[in-house]
Amino acid sequence: MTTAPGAPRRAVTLADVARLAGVSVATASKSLNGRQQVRAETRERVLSAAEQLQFSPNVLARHLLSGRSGTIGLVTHDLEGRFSIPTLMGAEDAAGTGKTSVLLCDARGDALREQYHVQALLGRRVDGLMIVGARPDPRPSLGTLPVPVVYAYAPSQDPADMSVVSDNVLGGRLVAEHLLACGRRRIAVVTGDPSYGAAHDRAAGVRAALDDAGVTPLGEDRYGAWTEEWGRTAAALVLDQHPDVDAIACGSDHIARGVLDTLREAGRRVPEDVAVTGHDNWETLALSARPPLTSVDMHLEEVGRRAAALLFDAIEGRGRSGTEVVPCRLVPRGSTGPRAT
Amino acid sequence: MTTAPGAPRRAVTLADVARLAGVSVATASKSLNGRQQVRAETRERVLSAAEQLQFSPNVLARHLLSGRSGTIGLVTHDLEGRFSIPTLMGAEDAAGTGKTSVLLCDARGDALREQYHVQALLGRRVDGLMIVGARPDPRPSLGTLPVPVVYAYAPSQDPADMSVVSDNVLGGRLVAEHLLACGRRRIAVVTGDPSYGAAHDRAAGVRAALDDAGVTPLGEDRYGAWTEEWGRTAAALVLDQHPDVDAIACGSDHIARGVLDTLREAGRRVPEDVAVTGHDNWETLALSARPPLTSVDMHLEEVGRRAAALLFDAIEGRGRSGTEVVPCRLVPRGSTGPRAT
DNA sequence: TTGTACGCGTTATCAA
DNA sequence: TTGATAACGCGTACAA
Repeated sequence: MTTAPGAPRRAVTLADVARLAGVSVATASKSLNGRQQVRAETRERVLSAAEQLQFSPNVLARHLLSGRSGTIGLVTHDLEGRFSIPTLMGAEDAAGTGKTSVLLCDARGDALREQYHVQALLGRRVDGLMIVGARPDPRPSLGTLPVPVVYAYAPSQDPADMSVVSDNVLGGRLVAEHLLACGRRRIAVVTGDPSYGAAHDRAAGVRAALDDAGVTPLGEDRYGAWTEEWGRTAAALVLDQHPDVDAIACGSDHIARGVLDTLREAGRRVPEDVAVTGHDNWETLALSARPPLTSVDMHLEEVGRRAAALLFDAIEGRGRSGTEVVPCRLVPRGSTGPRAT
Repeated sequence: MTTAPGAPRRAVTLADVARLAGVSVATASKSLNGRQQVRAETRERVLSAAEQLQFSPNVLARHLLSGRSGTIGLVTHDLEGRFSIPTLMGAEDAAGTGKTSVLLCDARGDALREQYHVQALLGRRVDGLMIVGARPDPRPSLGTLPVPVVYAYAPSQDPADMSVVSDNVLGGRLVAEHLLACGRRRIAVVTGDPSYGAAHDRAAGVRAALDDAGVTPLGEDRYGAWTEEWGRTAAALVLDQHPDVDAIACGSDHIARGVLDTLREAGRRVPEDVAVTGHDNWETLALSARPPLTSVDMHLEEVGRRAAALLFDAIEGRGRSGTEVVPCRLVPRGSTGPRAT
């Protein structure tokens, strides 16, 4: 049964409880809220009445007084996507532990739809807004709004806004340092769609760390797409131009999967001959790879949690500005390790 | 800037608008709501005052009157997962087009957390609840609640509840009929984790359709896990026991990816020698496969949309009972096609 | 055509 | 210790 058989059309109110307990609404309210100005026996009566009626206080009415709704609005642009979801999880996590609830809207990359949802959320008197992008590149600011706004995953172009992002350059550095530690020196870089800042950042991180170690990567960074197909193609190119390659740093797990396939079919052993790394730590791809893929975990849940924490701070009046960068970490698996000659 | 520089602590109210326009709140209300009992010139003044103050009506206060909150609660058990997300999208889609908003909670498969969230949502006076499961098997009912409840993806065990699920048996049938139409007769079934009803349903659908055509599948249904690893193992078994196999129907795209890898490495051509099908139509896996994978699309967005539609109906008083089954469809790609001898 | 007054469910203040 | 009353922001009968 989804609804009570003789369910009253109206929900149980504090007045109902008070009536049953034979007290005023004021006394009932105090009893339920643990105020000290009420006799123990009276409180008992009220509590049991509330229990009996399955009373649950109307949070909306309560917030009408306080001026705060206890909700935040979460506008995502990529409900289907792999990256906004963990961010959303982290935010829901941070909110769910407290008394705030999350109103979810999907804007699907459409600025108009976003604007519509923001207005609707403001009408619901959300205490703050969190905007989760579909891709990590900076996006236009929403401008001035009556409540605090935090941008997660995709930062705002306006440095006066609050943003939380993952550290793509660090991811590249971690990969390069790990490969160097594995004794690799002939390292090729295959990254993704050049229209993504993340593709450049990750490649730049690799280069920077190699540079620090005095190692020159094999050829230019190879830009393409975030696909297995591109990984297969790029790996064939690398093998052709640099047959003595001993490591390929990939800009995503998808790409790395394609690279692994081409290497295997070319008879190269991984990791004995060539080490391979991915980025994203998308377990569904990384764990099923042969061998399991060493990858960079962006800590997207943490991005969401931090964004929510910043938002709550701002709601409390302790707002900040600027972009906060969440560090990532390397997850070593079977696709990297010492060389074997 | 995330907040207006001199932003008032309090949001703009109808009283503010009325004051600026030099009318009463009642007149302001009527003007803004398009009531006819107001002079055109007065309405103009009110509208421009509202515009000037960027007034946005407090929906919570409005709903305090009407008794409905204009929100539904969405409790998901698998925010990370692949299957609940499209369902959630469909629900958000159906709600977003109207005036209802979605309060999202993640219960992570924990019944206690679910109970907690349900209570919190009831306190927010949601007009209805939607429960999205993590796996398609029937789950315990929440029992009697003061608002309608719809279970999506994972149905309720109580037939008196409203549930919406995908048709796994049909998926199996579609696969078998397609393989038969491609001229395949020596068909093996590899499905997933036997603790999932879906694993049995999909296999049963294949068997039923083959049976209708008088074709006997190769050996028993092979249960294992929803992984590429199992797909690779199972394919090796099939090749060993039935070297003349000409089609393998897989219970998921993950499994099919593993099957494809083993076939390729065994020198079997797909689809010329062996046709392969998946289930889920997870594009990130299906499109990158070599060749691209024929798969069953469960229409999960439609599951979510239907669930939301049923919920809205129930909120309007037109509630139903029972489980609604959303049909799936086959998406033919390169991994199936006519045989070549 | 406009304004006054009440109610929605709750909390807080103040008087009893 | 308890209760009456005034908010909160809005819509709507009803009175002016």
